[in-house]
Amino acid sequence: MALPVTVSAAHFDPWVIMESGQCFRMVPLAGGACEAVAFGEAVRLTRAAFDRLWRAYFDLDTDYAAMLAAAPAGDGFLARALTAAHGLRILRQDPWETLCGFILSQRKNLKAIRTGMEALCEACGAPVLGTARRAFPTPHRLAAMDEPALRALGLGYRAPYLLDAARRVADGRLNLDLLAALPDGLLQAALLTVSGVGVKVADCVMLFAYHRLSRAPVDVWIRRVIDCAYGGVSPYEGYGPYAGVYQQYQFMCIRDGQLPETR
DNA sequence: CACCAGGCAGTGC
DNA sequence: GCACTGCATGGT
Repeated sequence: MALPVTVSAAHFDPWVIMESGQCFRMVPLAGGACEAVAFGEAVRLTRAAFDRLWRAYFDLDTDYAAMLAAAPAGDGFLARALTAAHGLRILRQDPWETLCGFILSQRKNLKAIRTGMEALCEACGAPVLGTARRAFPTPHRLAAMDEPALRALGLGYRAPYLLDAARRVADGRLNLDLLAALPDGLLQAALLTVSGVGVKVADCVMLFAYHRLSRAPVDVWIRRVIDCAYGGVSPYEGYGPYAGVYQQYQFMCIRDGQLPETR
């Protein structure tokens, strides 16, 4: 299985496009920012923010075409999923926010998770300039909350789990930055020390924050994929170093109600 | 009104 | 080690 070639920086650089002469309402702003107006709407980026955050966040420097081309052959449902969810990328999210998000996610659907995360940010997150929204709370801010206050946000039995995570990170027992250097086994073990974090949540943090692309988190939807399309036998051990990427396409597919038909 | 959701910890065997 | 159970609450 070939490594995905890192194609010349992303095939996406707004500043190159801005100077390409093909459009005239994409303009440089003071401080090196870029603003594009089209179809009556505007997007704004600073060079620093794009290079420092968004390029990495959306994993723009990875060639997904090459990675998907390396997918195992002869897998009907996988082939269908890769087509159905075209354009999907695995984000490189902030480990702390990702950890909280997936602690919060257990036995909730996507909309309910969003509601819970938004409530957390409203309760103790800092304002984001230029928007009506708030950033995700820092570990210290979250650690300063008490359990009843968190339960009042509708978080239920996950409230003490979040508090345990916040306290561990805030007092240094769990250093999420240092974890990035650990091999998969040690990284997983460290995440599992947090109350409310089991194998599935740890896999999600490893995949969506630490970019460990071989991790394939099994939730109820993926359980359904395994049962319906693979006769109850998990195929993910045979999917190679990008199992988590391929599986994520399948997750989208099955959750959107597309029945698995291996063929 | 039911039933489900990107699970986990605790318990019993 | 594996099977079972209770857990809180919003979305559908």
